[in-house]
Amino acid sequence: MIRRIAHLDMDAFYASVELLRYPQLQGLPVVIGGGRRPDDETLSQNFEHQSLNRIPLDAFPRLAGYTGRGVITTATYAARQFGVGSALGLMKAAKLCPQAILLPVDFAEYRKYSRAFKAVITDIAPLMEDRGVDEVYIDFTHVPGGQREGGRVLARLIQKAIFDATGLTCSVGVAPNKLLAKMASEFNKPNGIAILHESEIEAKIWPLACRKINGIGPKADEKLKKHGIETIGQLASQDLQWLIDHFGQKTGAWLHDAAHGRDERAIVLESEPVSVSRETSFDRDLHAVRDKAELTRIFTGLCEQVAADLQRKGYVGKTIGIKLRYADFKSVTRDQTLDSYTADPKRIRHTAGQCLKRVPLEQRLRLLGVRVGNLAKAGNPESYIRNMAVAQIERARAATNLIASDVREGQLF
DNA sequence: TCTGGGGTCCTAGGACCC
DNA sequence: TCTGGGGTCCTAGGACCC
Repeated sequence: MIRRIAHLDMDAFYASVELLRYPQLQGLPVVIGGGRRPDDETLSQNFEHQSLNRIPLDAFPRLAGYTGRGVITTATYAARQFGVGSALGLMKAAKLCPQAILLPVDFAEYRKYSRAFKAVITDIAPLMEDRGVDEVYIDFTHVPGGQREGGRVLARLIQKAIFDATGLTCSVGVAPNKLLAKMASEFNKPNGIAILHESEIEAKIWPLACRKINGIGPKADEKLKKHGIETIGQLASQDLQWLIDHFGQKTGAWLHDAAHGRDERAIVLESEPVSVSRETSFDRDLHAVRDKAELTRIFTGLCEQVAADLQRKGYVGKTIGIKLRYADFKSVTRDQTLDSYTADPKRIRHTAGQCLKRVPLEQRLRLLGVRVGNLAKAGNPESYIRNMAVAQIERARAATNLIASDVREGQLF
């Protein structure tokens, strides 16, 4: 049986969810904007006394005159015509397309739809890997219909089931592995299906830019270009040893495999979080001394949020860290590992405060973040016992080392 | 008028142990 | 006294992804 892995990607997910709520915005340039807006209230709260689809167009806020640090999270196709898209600063976008409607990000709503479409998928094909709010991998191999027409029959079924349940469309790529499935899902956007067979790698993958490989970002792409390598085909023609010499053992071997479409990674059904963090960019750059009161308030707030996140999710952590971004956009991190687990806001605040003392604070700051890593499940007796056992062994080892060193130095007796 | 927020993984050096 | 090598943990930074 041929391994068939699907990558499913919701089409313009946030924007599509907003258009379900506000169908009157269909076809108009709409930008969904990050972060803080002057009022910080959601439209739906502003207009909760009305039926949402009857809110008149001129009641929606426009991009024109926007001030603030937000960026575009996503934009409708009508807005993209004006050259505005993901990650563009909203003030720049306001110049390019002042008439665009600006909606605040509503993660709670997107998560609702995210859960809904994933539930539809697992009902049909239970082996699903969560890749964020709008993306999943699915193992089609042993699912009824998963082998028919190379997976197209099952892909079509899932698309239809998602649309019936949510009104949203998605694009699906089916291939022998995750790497190729991810690339294939881009071939027929939106609302498309692409089947990619191993025999088609040369014809369909090699002409693509290296950047299309999931894992090659701007830096690696730049470095490849410096060596005259622009396409995946050119990358595939490089000698393995040459790639290892220039990119290191691990990355070099990975680049070689990826270019040849090789990827053995399994579908990951469940995973434990590694860290929990909160960070915020300020409306204006703040100075550690002059704006101390405000910074302190924000800092404590972040610690409390992280603690609340941990407690809500049922985790405790051992490594507390901070992140600072200076006015010049350079960032630094500091962290400290405790000798026991915690989710206590006061303990997190205290430790994060210690970290803050180890960082230069002359320059103004634009961002502050707090992170807790080294997580373990809270209140899970098994992990509790394991943690206690580890602590006991550590104490015993410390005592033994002490004794050993005393013996070495002849101080024990 | 630059450049969000929440993550994961990798690397590399140093400490410390065996 | 000098030398070595593997393993693990901690810390800082950075690339990358959604």
